[in-house]
Amino acid sequence: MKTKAISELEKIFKILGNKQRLTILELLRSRSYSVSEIVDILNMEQSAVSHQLRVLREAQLVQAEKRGREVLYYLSDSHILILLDNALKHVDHVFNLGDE
Amino acid sequence: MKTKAISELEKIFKILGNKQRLTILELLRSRSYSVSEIVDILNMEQSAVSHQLRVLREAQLVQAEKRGREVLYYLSDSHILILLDNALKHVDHVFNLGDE
DNA sequence: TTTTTACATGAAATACTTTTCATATATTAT
DNA sequence: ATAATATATGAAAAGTATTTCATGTAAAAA
Repeated sequence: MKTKAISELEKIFKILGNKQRLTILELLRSRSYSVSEIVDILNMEQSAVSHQLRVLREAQLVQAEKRGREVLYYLSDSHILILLDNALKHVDHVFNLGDE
Repeated sequence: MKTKAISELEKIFKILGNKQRLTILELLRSRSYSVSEIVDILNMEQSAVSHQLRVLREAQLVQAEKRGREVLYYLSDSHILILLDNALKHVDHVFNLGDE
C-alpha cells in the first residue's frame, strides 16, 4: 500500500486541520501581513500566533521577511496551497457559501 | 471572512489528518471490509478500530451494514472523498510515488 | 544609552485526541 | 441453554497539540 503517500497526506491534513492556521493562509492570499496584524485579526496572543506561524513556516507554506522591526509573512507557492484552494472551492460549492 | 467555509475545512482536514483513518478510507476504495479484516490489516486493537470507524461514520464518510455477526464497512459517496482523491493525486504527483 | 516596540522561543499548563481496558450486545456454534 | 465470535461503547490512561507565561533579541524611538 502507498504508505508514503498516506504519511504525506497525514502531515498535510494535520497542518490544515486548524482554524487559526487556515485563517492565516486565507489572509495571506491577498497580501502579506505582519505578525501584529495577524494577532489583531485572530484575536490571539502574540506568542500563540508566532508558534502557529512557525508551524506554517516549517511546513514551507509561508515565508517570513524582516522589515524594520516587523516581520512580514507571505505565502510560499507550495503545492499544498493548490490543494487547499481546491478544498475551499469544493466546500464553497457543496455548502453553497458564495462570497460571505 | 468565510468563517463557515473555514470551519468546514477544519472539520474535514481534522478527520483526514490521521494515518489510520486515511488507511481505512484507502482500503475501502476497492471493496468493503469487515471490522476484523481492518483490525488485522492496521494491526490495531479491535476497540481502537471501532472508535476510528465511528469517527468516519459520524462524518458520513463510510457506512456500516450488518452481515451475520460481522459488520461490513464501505465508502459513502461523500464530497470529502473527492477532495481526498484530489489530494492523493496531488501528493502522488508531487512526490513521484507512482504505484508503490 | 535607556526605553519601547515587534517578534521568537523554551518550558509549563491546558486542552484535545487516540488508545486501552473492561464490559455489554447480538449472532452463530455446540 | 451455554459457549464462542464479532463488534460497540464508556471511562480511564496515554499521547499529542495548542496556549500561556516568562524571558530573550533586534530594531527604532526617546
